[in-house]
Amino acid sequence: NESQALIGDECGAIKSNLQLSVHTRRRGLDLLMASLTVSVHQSCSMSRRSAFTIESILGLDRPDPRTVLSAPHRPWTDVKPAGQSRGVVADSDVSVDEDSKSYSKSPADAYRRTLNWYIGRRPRTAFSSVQIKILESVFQLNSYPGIDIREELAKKLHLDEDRIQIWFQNRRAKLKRSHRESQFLMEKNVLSDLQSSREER
Amino acid sequence: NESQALIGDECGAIKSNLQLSVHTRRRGLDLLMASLTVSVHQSCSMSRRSAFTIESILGLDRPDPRTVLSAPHRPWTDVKPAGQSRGVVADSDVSVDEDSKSYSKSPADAYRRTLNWYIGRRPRTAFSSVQIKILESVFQLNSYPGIDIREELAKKLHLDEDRIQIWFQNRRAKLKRSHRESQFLMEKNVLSDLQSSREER
DNA sequence: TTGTAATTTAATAAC
DNA sequence: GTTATTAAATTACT
Repeated sequence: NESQALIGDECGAIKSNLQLSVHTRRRGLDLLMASLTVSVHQSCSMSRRSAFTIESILGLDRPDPRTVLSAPHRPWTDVKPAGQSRGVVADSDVSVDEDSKSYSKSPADAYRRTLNWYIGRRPRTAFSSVQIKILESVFQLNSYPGIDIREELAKKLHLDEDRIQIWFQNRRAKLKRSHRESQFLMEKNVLSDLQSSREER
Repeated sequence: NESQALIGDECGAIKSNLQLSVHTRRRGLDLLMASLTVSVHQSCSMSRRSAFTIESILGLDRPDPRTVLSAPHRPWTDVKPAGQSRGVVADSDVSVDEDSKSYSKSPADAYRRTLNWYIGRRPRTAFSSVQIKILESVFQLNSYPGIDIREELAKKLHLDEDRIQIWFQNRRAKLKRSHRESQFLMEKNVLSDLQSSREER
């Protein structure tokens, strides 16, 4: 039941992400993203005294590649014991705006989807090697098994027919993906071949 | 229109599955499916020397649940240096002990690159502190950035959009992990409190 | 050694 | 049905 599900482990994680209203979250994000570009006209000579203040982030326009790319992040080498990255709230500056209408997608959808990702999700099924082996064998012969075959497999493998169907869907997607990948590599090879043959001239 | 659709990217992938005629496919499938049941009368004492041979599949009658359900599938745990996962060739043993230890700088890189290519794993991306800082800021506002925001971030931070997405996935996993941990600690405290209060009586 | 980037895949939602 | 994306589990690198 529903209240049961809300008690779950991940409830806190959800709430911490949903404390701001969708409006506010989207608005704040817009502001942040915008701040990464709008300040092109600002002077770049502002003193950069304290790294990693809010200002240093929000004041950042198209970041200097040398700044962005340098100094790999090594948090565990820091002397700092203070782990501030924990159950973060970010509750401040909710007063940015009340009813901004500039967000593109439907925020309610995003909200509901976020919630649904956590609650009422089927636990991940772990297929055994034998099950996989048989499923793969069947897949090689027929990647679109009908309901009868799926039911048969389900009975044989002690799985729900639903799991079988999902497995075949994901398997087809995987095959398609790999095909796309190899085609991409082939095209890349063709390009490099073209280039090398041109260099030979 | 229809012929248009057939020209698409995935055409090859589909065709590779349709190389057998429908008759043949259905026939082979029938044989396979039947093989999962008909051999009830066969002796079960046949030597099961090599797991996952064709025989071990086809010889499987109503599979022993303990066999079918055990041993979760972990393909990448296998002998592994054989990088069969990617589109890579895995041409031969790289002979790890060739110059195994004490490669300090540039040979190490070459070796690692070879190995990476060989295993088919993307070289680990090292984010800069500034990149991390910005990613964290965005994460606090929205831990599920859509494609538009990811692309925007990618452009700003000079990263691939893919890296951004992976970063957010791992970041969410981290948050969840930390929540689980703290909840575990809380429960432990409750238990010890219970115990101490009982001892007081 | 730890933290985390990368990978794989079952589950889900949108279309 | 496909597609994109997620969580989960795990590997491997720094």
